[in-house]
Amino acid sequence: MGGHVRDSEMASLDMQVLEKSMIFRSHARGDRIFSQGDDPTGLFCLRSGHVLLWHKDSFRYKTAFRVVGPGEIMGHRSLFGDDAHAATAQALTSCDVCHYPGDVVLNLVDQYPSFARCFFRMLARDRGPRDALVLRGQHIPIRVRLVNLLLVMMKSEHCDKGGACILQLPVMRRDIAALLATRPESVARAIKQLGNERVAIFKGRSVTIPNIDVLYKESSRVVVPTEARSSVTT
Amino acid sequence: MGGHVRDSEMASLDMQVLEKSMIFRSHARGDRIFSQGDDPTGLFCLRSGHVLLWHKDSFRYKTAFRVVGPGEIMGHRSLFGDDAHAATAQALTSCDVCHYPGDVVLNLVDQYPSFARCFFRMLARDRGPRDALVLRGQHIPIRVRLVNLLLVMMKSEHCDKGGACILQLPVMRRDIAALLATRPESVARAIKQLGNERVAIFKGRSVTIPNIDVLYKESSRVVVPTEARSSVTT
DNA sequence: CGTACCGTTGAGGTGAGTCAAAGTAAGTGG
DNA sequence: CCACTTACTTTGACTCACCTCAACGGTACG
Repeated sequence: MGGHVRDSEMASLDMQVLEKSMIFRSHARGDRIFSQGDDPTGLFCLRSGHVLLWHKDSFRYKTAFRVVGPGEIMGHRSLFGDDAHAATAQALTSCDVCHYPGDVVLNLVDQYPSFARCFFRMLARDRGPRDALVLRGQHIPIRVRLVNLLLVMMKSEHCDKGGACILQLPVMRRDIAALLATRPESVARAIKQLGNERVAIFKGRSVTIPNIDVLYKESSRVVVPTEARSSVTT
Repeated sequence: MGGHVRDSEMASLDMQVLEKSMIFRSHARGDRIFSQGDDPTGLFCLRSGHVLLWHKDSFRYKTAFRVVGPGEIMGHRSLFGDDAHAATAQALTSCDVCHYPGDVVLNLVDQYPSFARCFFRMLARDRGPRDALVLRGQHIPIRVRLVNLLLVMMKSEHCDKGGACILQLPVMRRDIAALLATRPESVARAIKQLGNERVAIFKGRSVTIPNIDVLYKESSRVVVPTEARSSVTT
């Protein structure tokens, strides 16, 4: 703790400590990597597969707010906040996870400003359920929420710009519903509608999108008829 | 940047630098402390008055997600995330604000692990629009959302436990609506209902709550009839 | 005593939730 | 390879909370 070391030296010894302390673990579909209410034990890094993060509120209502893909990190929020996990991480597919013990990570963060900066950025940007504003706002029709979800999902995939593109969803309908804070039935209806209008054709978990621009247009379509709403002045 | 100093020394010289660089500013009701889309310039600390943080989505729909009270901080998210402000801060009352330049703050964060920890905690815990889950979930009836808002507001106030208590709201109906992601009309109706049932009596901006326990009971009332919903297994 | 907000009330329409049931895909075991 | 189970998905009918629109009552302030 006492003295601090130069950033540049980071890569060497301490990185080895971090790697040495890492625990590798494999999970089957449905397994929980951690559960809401658990105390944080460290940082989780997903190496392969997909994981869904969902929160169960006091109404016993489950709302998913993030799909974690390979290379992404989870559990940072409760680690740094020193709070119990606010969400449950559940494997959507079989997957491999690296676990870095909390104290080791926190130590490194204390010692290396550049390392710390990296997490600052992540924490500040990861608004937890941030996409919520787009995906879960109830003033937004489910159809539009679904389109937005598709666009979010497509960011991680590489897709032919301009032409048609096929997207493989890592989630089932039920989870889509949880992500959009709605019910599977409503999702099904929206999917059908999008299919009829040839905006996005769903077939099981693969989605064909004839024209991405149509999606974009749809995603920002102003549904609210009247002018912008309220607050303080204006 | 190079060498780092011991934590304990923090209080002395560098704190003075921080205080010296601080800019004090007064705002009138309706003024914007910063606006959505602005580049971050530093950290804002509210000394007196109240401020509302709201976000305008691509549908030009405004949703408030936080009421900032005296002593609280704002703007940290965009500062550390190095992102444009995702929200607008607007004075609900006349208020005094301290502004700490970003580079000075970031410098101190780099140098003092304990200082950094403090912000880590704040960032990790401040889920931005996280109360959203409770306050804006559309599966929750407006009446319950309103009760939750009252409870949130009461945390900052000191209130007689057990007995009746009077709460002074810093916001008008329109803002309450924005906080609950609904319309002023719906808020009015919910308020009337709560009044009729003597759960919370609104008179302008002051609210009388005969029995807090009733509020608590109401806030966690399970409205969803069927069992917990969805996701992966179970 | 208007003007201008803010807040309330009423009437009407609708998106989406609920319930129930049928259809489909995916494992499992013989 | 086919019955059989189980889980997931879709459909339809019904209901309701909330949004919208529109009008009216209050209060503050010039």
